[in-house]
Amino acid sequence: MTDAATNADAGLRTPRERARARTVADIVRLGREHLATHGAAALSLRAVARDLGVVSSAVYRYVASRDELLTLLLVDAYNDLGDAVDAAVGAKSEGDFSGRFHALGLAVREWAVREPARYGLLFGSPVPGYRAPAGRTEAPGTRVVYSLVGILDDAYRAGELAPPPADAAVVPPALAADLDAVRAGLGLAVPDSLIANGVLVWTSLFGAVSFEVFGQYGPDTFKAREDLFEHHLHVLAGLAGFRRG
Amino acid sequence: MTDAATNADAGLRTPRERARARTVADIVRLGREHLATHGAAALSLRAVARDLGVVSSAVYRYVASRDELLTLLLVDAYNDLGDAVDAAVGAKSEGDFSGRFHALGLAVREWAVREPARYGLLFGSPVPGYRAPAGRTEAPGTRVVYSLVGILDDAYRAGELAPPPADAAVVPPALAADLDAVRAGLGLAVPDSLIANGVLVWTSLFGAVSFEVFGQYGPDTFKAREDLFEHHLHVLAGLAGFRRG
DNA sequence: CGAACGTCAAGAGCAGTGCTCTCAATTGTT
DNA sequence: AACAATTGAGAGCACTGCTCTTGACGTTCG
Repeated sequence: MTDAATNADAGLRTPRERARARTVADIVRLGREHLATHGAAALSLRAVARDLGVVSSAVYRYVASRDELLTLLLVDAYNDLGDAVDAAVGAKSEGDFSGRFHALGLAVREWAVREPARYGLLFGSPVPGYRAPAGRTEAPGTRVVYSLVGILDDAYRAGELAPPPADAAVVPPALAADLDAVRAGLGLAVPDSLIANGVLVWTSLFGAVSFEVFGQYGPDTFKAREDLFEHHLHVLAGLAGFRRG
Repeated sequence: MTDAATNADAGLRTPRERARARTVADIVRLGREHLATHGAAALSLRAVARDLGVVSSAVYRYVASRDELLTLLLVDAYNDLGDAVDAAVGAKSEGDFSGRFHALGLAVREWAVREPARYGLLFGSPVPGYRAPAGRTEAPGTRVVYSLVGILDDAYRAGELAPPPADAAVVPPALAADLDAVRAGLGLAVPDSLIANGVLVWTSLFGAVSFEVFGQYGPDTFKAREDLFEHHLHVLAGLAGFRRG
């Protein structure tokens, strides 16, 4: 068979190819369940094989290795998160930049709380010995941050982001070069200091979510975690440049 | 844990007890090295036993289980980070609250960059199947945040924190109750909105560090990572209430 | 001084893991 | 129906955490 035919299952004509695709999908589904219940590092191909009702070696017909399955689950999770964020952002009207920003933040937190193990796979400590293949994970892995950047840039172009405060922290030259590269690469209009603040907003958003999901707050402190997160979101919105309102 | 082992060593009379304490310390040291090179989830008691020049079952004379060793390493890492932070903060004069805040942040980042695996153990995705015994990890695990809270509270009492802006985000009642409990529990003077902002500063600090250590920035974006982090620290200082300058 | 005791390392063994290999059976295609 | 591609089963290797038994050692006490 030609290599071209093996690509993104655009064909799927023969029953064999369809059965194969379904088996791979089953493996990913079972892997996702194991991931949710036992965590990434405890993901076991043998356990997946047992649940599939098949001997362990048979799984290797469909998935090259444990790392390969991890990559599939990584892409699967990134896309699931990206879909959730896109749906939440898309539910707000196009001009409601602040609403879109808040929707994005809340969607990330909700997905993370609902899927702690998968969130941990994406944003927790890297799995030892596993190196994600950039070519397959980069696109799905950047969906959320690109969405965030898009919202902020659109808001800036619409004049809804306050200009950077005059007493803002100075941006050193090396950092300015990095920020220029980002702006050029993404075709942004926002100035340096707002890009820098945007990066902080980005990392802070996931920092707040990670603390909650990874249990860094004690078990007792902060019962009103959603309120706390929404308060953080409001402050971060101000940091991103949104005017209070 | 090194200090504790040394202290225990000094307190123990019989040669047997001292040899035992030294062996436990050796196991922790080897475990720390394995942690640094292979990651937490790949920590193997058998590998530690090999490096110790001993058969695998022998280490169970000194460490009850893999989880027990994990706990020892957790406490060891928490204290190492706490020591680094205390040293950096203590190097600034007592009245230099802003300097102490920046020193804390830089110390956390430096330790994390130097010890990525141990940082991942403390602040990354939880090790599956392992539950840290709160009684043994709570005290060392709260050293950094208590140091941070102390700095901010001292600065507020000295009148060096700007009063919360009038247009700050509203604090809902349930969250206010949580914040009141925190203030009462720690004997703080700072008002609600500054505590809330302090929590955000806390999570954002570790969010920024985690993104860098866990490789969430791409391999190419941001070459001037120290500049980026210092910029973030400046912005976070403003968020905490420090006046610019 | 010798015996009892506490401690220790070693080894075998159980159940689990990732992964490779061979072999037979099934299946789709020709 | 015949052929070839594909698949599942099973054995096997090296590894893991952990338990149990055995034999050896050193200390301590009668």
